[in-house]
Amino acid sequence: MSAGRTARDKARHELTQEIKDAARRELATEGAHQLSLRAVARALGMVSSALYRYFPSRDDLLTALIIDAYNALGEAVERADQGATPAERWRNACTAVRTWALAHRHEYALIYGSPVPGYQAPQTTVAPAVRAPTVLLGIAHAAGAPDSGLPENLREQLNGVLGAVAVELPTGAMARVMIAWTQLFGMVSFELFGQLVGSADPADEFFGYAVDRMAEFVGVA
Amino acid sequence: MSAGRTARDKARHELTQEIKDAARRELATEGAHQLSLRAVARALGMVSSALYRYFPSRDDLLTALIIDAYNALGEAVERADQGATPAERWRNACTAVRTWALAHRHEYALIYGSPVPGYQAPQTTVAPAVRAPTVLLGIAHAAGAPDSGLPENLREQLNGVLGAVAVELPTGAMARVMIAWTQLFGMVSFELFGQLVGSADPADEFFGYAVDRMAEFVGVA
DNA sequence: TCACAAACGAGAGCACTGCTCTCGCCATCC
DNA sequence: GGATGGCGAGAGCAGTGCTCTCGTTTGTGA
Repeated sequence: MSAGRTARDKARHELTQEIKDAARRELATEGAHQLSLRAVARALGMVSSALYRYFPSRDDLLTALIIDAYNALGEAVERADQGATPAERWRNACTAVRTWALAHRHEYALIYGSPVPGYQAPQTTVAPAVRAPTVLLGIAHAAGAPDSGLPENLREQLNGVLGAVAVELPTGAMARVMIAWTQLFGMVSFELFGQLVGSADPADEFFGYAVDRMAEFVGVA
Repeated sequence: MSAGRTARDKARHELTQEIKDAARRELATEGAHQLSLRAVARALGMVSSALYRYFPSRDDLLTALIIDAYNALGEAVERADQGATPAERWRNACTAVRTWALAHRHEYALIYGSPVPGYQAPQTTVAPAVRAPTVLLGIAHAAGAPDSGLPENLREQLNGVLGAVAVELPTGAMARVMIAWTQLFGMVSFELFGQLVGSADPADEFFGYAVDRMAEFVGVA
């Protein structure tokens, strides 16, 4: 985390960033699964083996990109969380998810698409991953989203989660936010991955409609 | 489509199936993106170049697997569409999606995960792809799911789709089924792709709860 | 019946991949 | 002012998708 003081540390840190940037650029044109270490190295005018001084494997580079992507999305949603009413905030936050996803489709696919096989997301990814949905939980809390009936097992299970993210919210409301979050994710993924082609594509109208319905469903309206 | 009459045609057809089966087996252990033509060939005791007599490229083999997967899922859902009440049918159909996905996670990832880069789903995939959601539309129709307010643009857009799938359903009900469908897909994907780890995982309880809520939302309850 | 054409499997080969290892070079720290 | 360790370059390994060529097998039309 520390910037490092010696010239070597500084250079190392900068080059690490440059590698990630180049990889992101590569990602944008090629897609996740053909992200080639050698191509990234080539773009930077270095030889592929040199990259291994910075990332021990391709998967580690991917992990770094995944964390950055989670944070970028989380930050975008947090920044968009504004508005006079909870309903407005909800709509803005949800729209931010879609906007970011459309602008960074390959990075979105990286984090929310099929996981790279054999690749196990390390624990370091979960904190960044949770930023975006946490915003929705916060809005629901601000709106005073009500509790609702829940099977006892589910209530206990979700209570544990609520404690972990430190949001005070009726468990029933949280369950509904999770439903809304999965809906949002499913809808954006469908749009991005072309499952909507031939039905609700372009999806602007459908997206707005769905977001408002889910706001009602959660009790943010 | 025809079985073919000559011995050669028959052999070709059988070998095509064997290749797909071997590929599916490979898929189950390795995942989509490292499905290796050479490994498939090796498993069949043939040489990689011989495979190109049956599938012009790796992507074409993938396309064949995708179509099969869509059909398998669609068939599973159609078969599960039973029950005394629409609510029961809804729950059974949705559960079938999850069950199939859990039992064939790599095939599920193939069709609903991030698309293989550079790969454009040919038009041949859309008919099989539409089987599963069509079941839900049918249940909503049988339940007499009501219409609801819809922005005019969205109504027009969805009317076109309704005509294409030949289901008589109020447009507003269809919009809600689409929301439910994206929710279902998002939830299953989250579970499969490990996004639920640490929250609602295992997801059985949450799944059942969500399915029932969406049934209410659509008006199948 | 028999020749011709099409389909077939094997093999070599091309350009590419992730990754490892070894080599000199040079900044850093004792 | 050395020893140490980080660094980039390069060669090399095993694997990939895909192409081309070659001899063989199979089906068909004359």
